[in-house]
Amino acid sequence: MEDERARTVFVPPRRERSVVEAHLAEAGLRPTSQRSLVYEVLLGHAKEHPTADEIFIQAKQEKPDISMATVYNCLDALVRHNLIRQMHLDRAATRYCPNMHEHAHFLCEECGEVSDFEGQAKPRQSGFKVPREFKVTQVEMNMRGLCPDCTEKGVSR
Amino acid sequence: MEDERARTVFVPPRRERSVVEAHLAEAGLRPTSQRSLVYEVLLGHAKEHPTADEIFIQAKQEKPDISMATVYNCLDALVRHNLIRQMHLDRAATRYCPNMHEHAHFLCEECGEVSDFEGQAKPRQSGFKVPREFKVTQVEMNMRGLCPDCTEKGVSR
DNA sequence: AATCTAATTTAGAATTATTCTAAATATAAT
DNA sequence: ATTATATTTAGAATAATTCTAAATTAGATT
Repeated sequence: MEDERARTVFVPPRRERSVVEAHLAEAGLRPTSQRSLVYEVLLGHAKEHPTADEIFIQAKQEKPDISMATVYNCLDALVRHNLIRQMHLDRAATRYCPNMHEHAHFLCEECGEVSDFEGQAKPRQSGFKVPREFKVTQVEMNMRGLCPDCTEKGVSR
Repeated sequence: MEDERARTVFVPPRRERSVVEAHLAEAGLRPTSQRSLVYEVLLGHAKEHPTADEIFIQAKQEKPDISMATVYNCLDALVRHNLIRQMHLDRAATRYCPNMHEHAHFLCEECGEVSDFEGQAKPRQSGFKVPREFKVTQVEMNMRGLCPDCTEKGVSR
């Protein structure tokens, strides 16, 4: 493969690794076509916080042979390498989120939409008594209520 | 049944409704034997934050005929009436928690134990930017890290 | 370029969690 | 006692996730 670059004539310039693939490699993951695709799909649907199944359906359009098991494998790898996060609301399927800026989630109980609130968790100022002896390394915060749109529409709840 | 009280001799005093049943009734739920049992089991295992399945197994010891569907029905009713809460960590089964004092959860990544941290959520001081237009009615906070025991045992992570 | 090793993907089965269904039963009100 | 409604039930159905063992691929090494 190195050799390709050594050829002297008419070698089409090596396509640069896509940004996505670079991300994967940086994170220490082999940028296989499936992984790249899964990650790409998720990046393209950040707002929707899609489920594994939804990602699978999307990915299948590009790559009809991809299997559900692979989607789960890829998602798990991405989670382990901190490229994406899992979200668990209710008893429904796990949702995924490629936004790795620290943020909290807000679920509108009226329309079901999930919004991201950026910021940096301050667990010890959140109102809960976190004993000094506990070492907090990760904070997940999910809020519920009414989004601006639904509030406006006069839903009171 | 009322009549029992009217009898004149050797009537064992009607057992007063248990505290559990009173709770259910207060919350506007018919205190059926199954519901009372499910709630009781959960109250007796608050620390463990058991799954529906674990509750089912426990309940079955008392009442071998209870069915899984009933356990789910009961849990859902209890949740809807604010007697218990659901917890979602990871992709595993939903866990239940009868502690209704406002609190956050802490999962020790070493030993897997879940601890409750009491307090009152202050979503707008938690570090996340919660736009004024969002009406927050419920906050769920899950932290991860090392519990005191595991920290002591020298696990570094 | 061929070879090797370990990681990854795959289909499909298996498992687990949850919901649904329609009939039977229990509750509370009348 | 009667009635209307809520609840429970077994079991089937569905949905979410994991497992398995074989095939493929990536990247490193010759």
